[in-house]
Amino acid sequence: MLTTFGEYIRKHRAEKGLTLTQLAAKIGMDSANLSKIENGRRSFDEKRLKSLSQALEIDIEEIKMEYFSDLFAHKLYHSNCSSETLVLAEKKVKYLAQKSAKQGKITF
Amino acid sequence: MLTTFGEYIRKHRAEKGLTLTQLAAKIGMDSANLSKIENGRRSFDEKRLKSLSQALEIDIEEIKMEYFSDLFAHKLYHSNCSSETLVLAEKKVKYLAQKSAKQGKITF
DNA sequence: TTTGACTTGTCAATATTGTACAAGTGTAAA
DNA sequence: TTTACACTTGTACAATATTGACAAGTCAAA
Repeated sequence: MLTTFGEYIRKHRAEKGLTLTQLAAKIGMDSANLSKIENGRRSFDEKRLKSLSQALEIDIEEIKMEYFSDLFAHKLYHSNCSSETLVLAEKKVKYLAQKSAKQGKITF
Repeated sequence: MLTTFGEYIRKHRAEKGLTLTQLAAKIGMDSANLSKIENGRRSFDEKRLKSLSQALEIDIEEIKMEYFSDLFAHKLYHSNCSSETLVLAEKKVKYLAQKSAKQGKITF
């Protein structure tokens, strides 16, 4: 199912039968702010991804994927960039990996 | 050619035969900071993309693509996310577009 | 009409980022 | 040499953005 990150949290919170206050407490934040996050009025702090994955018992890799794809999608959407940008991004990830591998060799 | 955004600026600056100081002046910034940007020690401020595109006489769409793909690539690389994330991101862009189209209808 | 879940606005505190400037390296021409 | 120029790097300070906290609200069910 396709959702924004806020919708994703809300869906999983509902599945666990947690209130905003309960989930907020589990991840150490104010329930009013969590409400804003679920409604897309505020962004979720990357540092709390791990604790969110534990509170909702979701695989951290899945949560990260939801989180970052949401981030990228919003940036793309608001900057009116072609989605070709994502293709380029994938190539650049490989370029970065290769580059740091080379640098690794040099230091030895 | 595949490059980081810093390398991309440097390449085009060289093609135009501009010094750091000259290009920095054109886009209203300190040459020391531009040097850091070209060397990947600092990020380029999105607000200056337009003026950069004018200074280097490059299509703004191309520059935006280079800029955002670089941003995404670094995030992905440092967060160790699967590149599937980018596929999801593309779907989410469409989801956002569709969502705002619906909201648009409602307001009328 | 009370309670609990949620939403929204505001603002100080905090964190992040940008800017400017000083002081450096390296190189090449005078 | 030494002067000049392109570039790099470190580090404060300023400007911005994000976060946390709380008050005050809506709404629905009991």
